[in-house]
This record gives sequence, C-alpha cells and structure tokens, in this order.
Amino acid sequence: MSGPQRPPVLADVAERAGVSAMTVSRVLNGTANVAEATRTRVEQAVADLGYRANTAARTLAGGRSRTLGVVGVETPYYGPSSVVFAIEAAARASGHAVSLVSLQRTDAAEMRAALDRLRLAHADGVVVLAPISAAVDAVADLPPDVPHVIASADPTAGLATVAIDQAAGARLATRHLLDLGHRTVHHVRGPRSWIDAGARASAWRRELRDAGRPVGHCVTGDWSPHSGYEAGRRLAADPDVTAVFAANDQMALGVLRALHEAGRKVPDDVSVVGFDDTPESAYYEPPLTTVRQDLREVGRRSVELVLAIIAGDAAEQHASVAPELVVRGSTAPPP
Amino acid sequence: MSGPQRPPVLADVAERAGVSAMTVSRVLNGTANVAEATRTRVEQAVADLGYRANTAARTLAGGRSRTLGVVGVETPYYGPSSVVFAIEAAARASGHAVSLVSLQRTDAAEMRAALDRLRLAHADGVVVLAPISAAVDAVADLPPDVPHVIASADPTAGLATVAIDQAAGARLATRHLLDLGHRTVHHVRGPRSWIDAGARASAWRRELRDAGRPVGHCVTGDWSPHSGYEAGRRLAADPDVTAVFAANDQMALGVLRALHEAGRKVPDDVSVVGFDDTPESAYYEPPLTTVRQDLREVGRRSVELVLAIIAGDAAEQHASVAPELVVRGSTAPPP
DNA sequence: CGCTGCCATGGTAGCGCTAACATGTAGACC
DNA sequence: GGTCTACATGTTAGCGCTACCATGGCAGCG
Repeated sequence: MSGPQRPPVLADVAERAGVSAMTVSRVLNGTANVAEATRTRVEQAVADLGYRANTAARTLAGGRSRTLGVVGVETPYYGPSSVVFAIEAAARASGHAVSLVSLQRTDAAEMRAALDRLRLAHADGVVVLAPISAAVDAVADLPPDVPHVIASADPTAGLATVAIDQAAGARLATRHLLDLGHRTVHHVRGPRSWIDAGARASAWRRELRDAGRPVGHCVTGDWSPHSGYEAGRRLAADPDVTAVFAANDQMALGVLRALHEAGRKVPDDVSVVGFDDTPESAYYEPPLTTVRQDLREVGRRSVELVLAIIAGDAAEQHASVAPELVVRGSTAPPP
Repeated sequence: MSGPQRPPVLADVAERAGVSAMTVSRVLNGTANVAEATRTRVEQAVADLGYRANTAARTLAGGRSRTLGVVGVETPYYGPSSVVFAIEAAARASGHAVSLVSLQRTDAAEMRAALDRLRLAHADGVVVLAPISAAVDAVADLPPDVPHVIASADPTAGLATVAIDQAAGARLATRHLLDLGHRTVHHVRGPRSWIDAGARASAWRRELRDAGRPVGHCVTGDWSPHSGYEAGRRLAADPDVTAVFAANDQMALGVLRALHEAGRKVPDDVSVVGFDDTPESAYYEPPLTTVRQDLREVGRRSVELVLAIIAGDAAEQHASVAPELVVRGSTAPPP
C-alpha cells in the first residue's frame, strides 16, 4: 500500500541517502567532518522524508536532551510569566525545549526537589527564577550537578546570575527627582525578604548620600497597592515631602491615591516615581513616571548564559540588564 | 573503593532484590500482578539504592514520556501564568513533567508548530491555553495526533475543553445588580476576538432579557484600564446609568476613575462590578465587587481531563468551573 | 616506494528500559 | 491423576540513536 504510517527513523534517511546511519547522525549534529556532497545528499533525504530526530533516543544514547529546565516561584506579585515566556522563546531559538517546575514554598527542600525533577527530565541546564533570598540560598547550597543560572538575583560568588541592574534603576529614579530640583527623595520599599527590594532601597540611599542630600523617610510595603496607600498617607502628612520613589508601580498607585485624598496634587505638589512599568502604569492618573525593566531581556540573557556554561565557554558569570527611566506625568519640579 | 559513581540503574535494583529486571519494571509501573513479598523486596531495594527511573529510556522503550505539554499564548492582559503554574502543580502530582511552548501569534501555522514541538518532546498530552478564537480554530483544524484539551474556551464540538463558566459569572454579576434594585445594567465588554469577552457579553444580555429588563449600553474596551476609563466617561454622561458591569477588573478600575471624575459617587450613585478578582481589586477605592475565577482550578481540571483522555476513560469532554461573586464596596441599591 | 598521518565513512555495541512471549508453578475440576 | 486455568516471574528482542573504534583511501615526505 502507501507510505510509512510509522514516522521515518534515522535508518530510513541513511538508506535513502545511500550512507550509513552514523553519517546521518554526524550531519544532524554537525560533529566531525562530512564531505560537502554527502552532507547535501543527507539533508535532501531528511527533507524528503520529513524526518525528525527522536528526542528520547538522542537523550538516551547521547546524554544530551536539548531541554532547559525552569524553576519558577509562584507568587502573585512578581511577573515571572514574562521571564518564563522569554526563556521559552530564547530556548526555542537555540533548539531547546523547556521543562517547567514551580515552587510553592522557597525553602531548600523544595528547591532541591525541583532541581531533582529537572535532572530527572534530563535538563541540560536550569534557569532558576529566585526573587527571594531564601531561594538563592537554597540554590547556593546545592551541588552544581546541572549547570544553572539564577535570574533576578544579585551577583553572588559561585553562582551564575542574570539580573536587572536594580541599583542603576533606583539611582535613575532618585537622580531624576533630584535633577528636577527636589531637595531629597522619600522611599516606599518592598518587603525585606525580596532581593530586589533591598537592592532598590540601598541604591536609593546611596544616590542621596553621593549627592550630599539628607536621606528621606523609608517606609516598608509589601508590593500591594494597599501597602502603598498606607505609606502614602504617612508621607502625605509631612508637608516637606515633595518626592516619593516607590519600589514598584502597584505601591506607587497606592501612593498616588493617598496623596490625592490628602489634597496634594501630583505632580504639582508631590512627584512620584514607580518601578516596573506595568502595562497599567501609563494609564494611572496621572500617568506614572517609572523605571522599565526589560524582563524579556533577562530571560534571553539567562538562556544565553546557561548555554555558555553548558558549552564550557562562559566568559562571564554575571549578566546585568540595564533598566530605563520612563518619564510620564507624575514628576515635576517642586512647588 | 566506594560505591557507584554512576547512578543506579534498573538492573542494579533487580540484582539487589534478587529478581529479574522485568519484575522491577512491573513494580515500578504497577502493571500486572506481583506477589506482595516480591513487591516489598523490590521497593526496599529501590529505596536503598536511591534508584530513579531513567525518563529517556522509559520513553524510548515504552512510548510514554510522563510529560504533558502546555501551549501558552503570550499576552500582557490575560493571566495565563496562574493557569500554567496550576497545570504544573497538578501534573507534578500525577507524576508528569511539564513542557512549555509559547505562541507569539495565534495563527494556525504557529499553533501547528507549537504542537509539533510538543510531539517532538514526546508529550503524552497537551493543554492549550487559547483565550482567542483564532487559537481555538487553529487547534480545531489540527489532526488529533496527541490528546489535547483547550483551557478557557467554550465547549466546542470535537474538542475537549475546560473553562470558567463565563455565562454563569456574567449572570451572577448582572443578577446581583438587578437584585439590588437597579432597573438595568450597562456593560463594558472586552475585545471581539476574545472568547471570554463574547461569552460574558451575551450572558449579560440574556440575563437582562430573561428578567424582562431593557438592555443597557454595551461599550467595547480592550481590557486595559484606559479603555475602561473611556467607556466610563461615556456612561457617566448618562444620568440614567446606575449600574455597570465591566468584563474585567482593569476596565472596572478605569470606570471607577471616570465616574469619580464626573462627580458620581460609587456605590451611592452608580454601582460597578468587575470580573477576575485580581489581587489589586480588593484595594481599589472603593473595593471592587467582582466575579472570582478560580484559574488554579481550571489548570487542575485541564490536567485531569487530558489524563482521562490519555487513559481512554474520559466520561465527559467538557469541564466547567463555577465562578463566584465577591461582594465588596462598589455595589449598592440605586439612589 | 614504503611509511606516517589525516580525512571520510562504516561497523559494532550499547544507552536503560519495556512489550511480547515463554516458562514454571499451584490450585481447580472432572 | 491428568488436563486446564490463573498467576508469578523470566527471557528475548528491540525502541532510535550516538560513542567508540576500525577501516580504507589518499596526500605528504624522506
């Protein structure tokens, strides 16, 4: 009867091209030397047959799976999905599949279990999304069985990391407000356990010190708009406050509302800067000046780095993605 | 010297337990009958050696990979990440790994390529997150090579689906407003191409018709707060408008702002209901009455259904998750 | 001209597991 | 007691691919 119901295998390609299976394998993997004519013939046969290499067999025989693992931390605040999707896109571009594992908690045991699952899935490398210090610590404690990269963490000795340059972003925000003429800047920071929150807060403080300015109030929130609102009420009560830097856009939203209720106009009386550039922030009232993080770039660079580590030619263990200040309507010179 | 550097394989377990490799395999897979004593001995050997079955070998020899594929559509509005994470959690609970592929566009070619990639990854089954009609159509056109389930789509002939019962949610919202005494309800709907938007809009209309009420205005937004704001300005201009049902919380936020600016108090003058119950909505001013979608449950049920289809004992091709009305401060009887 | 060395290719032997069949044992029933 | 059946287990043969070593051919060289 008709053609093969069963998908073609390597041997079929070999037969059609009139070469051995080994030669086909070499062409497919680009290893060793193959004569130009032979290579062309094999590639033609592959195309004719619509051959696709069997991943399981490749993994079993060769040890490599062309799969990257991603460990995601499940949280309603952080936007890990864009990083995950960016990782997937970058991995796809390099011919890798993506295996996903998520963490309910971020203790060492869960992290260990997650990495174990990815080893079971034969992941060639792993990208860990670890916005919380405890998660980084958990990874640091693990033996590096599988090459891994931590995304969104500060450069740490012994760990490969990729992150938004939080310090640069926080300094951009603070400097922008100082440049407008504000005497100092007050800060609504994120929770203690979050790496990014700490990085933003200390860079804010450093920028003020470097500029020889008094350091403003620092109120701790939990990333939620509500916590921003609470912080905003406290800051609104102080007439000296003319500039606020909130560690994320959601808290900035809360600050905006609190200031509005207190009758202090933004940006005429008080300027507000956020961090993240969420899709909503351009529609806030007024549109929010904020620091844009290119999370897609973080994903891309993470894949790049983990592939370099796998290949054994990672020149640099840390990659940093520059954030960008987006000036909108919530900042102006002080009254 | 010391123990095996190489991780233990099935043969090691067999030897230690004093049985054949096949028997170990049977114990591991729970297939066929194994004497109780033998099973215990094998399990002990597995535990002693810390044996983990090799996924690649299992897949190659058995055809099953214990991997589920997820096709995600990348969009800033929909919250697919919670569904993805829920799928991962459910898959993990059933002993499956998760392979992720994302779509930049939602045409048939991209969808085909995505499913092809997952077939290459030997996915036993696939869950497609397809909030846009075009994506569903693309799947419907494909041969069902691999068992698949569409999440967040209306029940469609020939396709297995799991979805929030959008109609029930929209009716809950509408009925709540009618029950409070409003004469009719106006609607800010989502974009045409989105399945959920259409489902919510027609259920809103149906509920009003069933109640014998006049059908209010229906304004189309794009899910963004800005579009909600625009819609809200139009509705605010009409003094007869006392109740608005927005198809998502972000647009509801825009409506709230527009009403506020127009000097119409919420909920005293106008009641507003959203849809989604995002983490922020409880912190809006006033806190938003909305329809909660249990997206985690959608993920869980999707995995359940696709596993049932794989096993060949799917009693029902469609699963529906009931939404829930969350009454907060944005709704009250009409003035 | 015979040796070395490199290149292109082939053969063989698994990687670790499971499907399919084969075997052996014990009880059931006439 | 013998055949039948059911169950517990073993044996064999791959799944599709790649590592490793072997082979043959040909240029370079003294």
